[in-house]
Amino acid sequence: MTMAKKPAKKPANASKSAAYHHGDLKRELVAAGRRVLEESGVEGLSLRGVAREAGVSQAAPYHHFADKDALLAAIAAEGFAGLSAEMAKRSSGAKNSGAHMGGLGAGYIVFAFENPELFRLMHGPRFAVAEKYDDLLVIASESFTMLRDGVAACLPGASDADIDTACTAAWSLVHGASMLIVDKRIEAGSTVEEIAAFADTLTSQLPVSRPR
Amino acid sequence: MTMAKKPAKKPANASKSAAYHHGDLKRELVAAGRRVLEESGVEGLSLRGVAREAGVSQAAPYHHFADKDALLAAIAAEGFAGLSAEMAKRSSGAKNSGAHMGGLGAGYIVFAFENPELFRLMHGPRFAVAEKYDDLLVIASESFTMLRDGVAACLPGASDADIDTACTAAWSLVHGASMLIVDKRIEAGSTVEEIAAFADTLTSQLPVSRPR
DNA sequence: TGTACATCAGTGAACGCGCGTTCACTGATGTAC
DNA sequence: TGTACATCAGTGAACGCGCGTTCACTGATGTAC
Repeated sequence: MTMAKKPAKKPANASKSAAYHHGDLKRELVAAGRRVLEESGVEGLSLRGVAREAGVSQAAPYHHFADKDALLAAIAAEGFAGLSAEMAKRSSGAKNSGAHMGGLGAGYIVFAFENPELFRLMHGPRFAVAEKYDDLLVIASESFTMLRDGVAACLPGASDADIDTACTAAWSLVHGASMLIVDKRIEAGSTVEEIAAFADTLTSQLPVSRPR
Repeated sequence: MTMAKKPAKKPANASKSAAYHHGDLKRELVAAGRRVLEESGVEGLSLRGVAREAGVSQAAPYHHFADKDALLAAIAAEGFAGLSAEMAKRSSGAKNSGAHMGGLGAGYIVFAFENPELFRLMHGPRFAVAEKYDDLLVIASESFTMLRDGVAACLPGASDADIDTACTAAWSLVHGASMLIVDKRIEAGSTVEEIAAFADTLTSQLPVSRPR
């Protein structure tokens, strides 16, 4: 009967070396932080609240994060990774197609729809001048790179300036729609499928995706 | 020598009946709030800080605003009015022209560029479900109406659905560019003129403004 | 014009609160011999 | 295999802080007679 209480010396779920003392608290804090974030927004997120959500003392997070901002940066980083993943998942093979571009845009918008407060955190003022978190900038630029590659493939032979313009327009369109959905200024649907369909008709308005 | 200290019974600047006891504190609190906002962001804005900035005691604002949110709503309302004004200023006569649409978009983006934290407040989570501040929603919809009218004028004979699509696309494009500029994710220029020129090339990517 | 009174925009002190962060500690784990 | 020790992820109490808001008050203004 003591079996359940006695921790195994090498617990089965210790897939990463980070599994330590009381389990993988660092990862759990990020997960708890995301939960609190979506529940209460950035303004309602406190380090103490996250610790509470994770079931540890308020001082425990300081063994894994230098301060509150470091936790938020880790949450944002996970967000950017998720954004890139969603975009990759929804964009199909051939890069020089409107469908590919549409998939990237749909991934972007769907991610925002499903993680509104996280999306807001990622683009909030906190990391705008993120010298301290330059690894965050690196991972954040990943989704932009995917977009730029897609645009470039759709405009063979175009000048860099033209690609820049088209890319900025595509990004702005998709980012703006995401923001307006997150802010509940437009009603684009209530399910992921509806949002994805909305994204498709939206991106088809762009010059890049017209030769579909 | 006492002249300067003795307030006139009907002070010359009492253009509004709101000019009262110690002057027009309500208006001054909104102005001070905007200053603090642009200086410190929404997260750094406290009611006490605004009172300090306005040079009054911390309790004074409660004679003019029910609570902190009411002050923020008043600031946001002034923001939406300013946004509409900037859009109106930059859009020229004939509504069914690409130039008109371009002017509206440029006004939108320039306003965001010049009032980044105010723009963020206006579109933040605080008033997303603004039942309490429905007059705020009314004034906020003004700029959207201008946009929709412009789009409709550019697409004579189009169905409501087509107008909706074009309108959402235009709004998303312009809003996204504004947000990316505010968040320093794109560098569109350092002066108002540069920003306006950027906005023009951006909006020219849209179907609505192609028959320029 | 002068006096009495109601109104109301200010003041300063105080309330309770949750926060970020630090501290000395405890107790489990990993390692050297 | 057993013991001694270093490491380090946890704990709970405490710090100082600024905040939103309330309260009893003060003093200037406007109004009735």
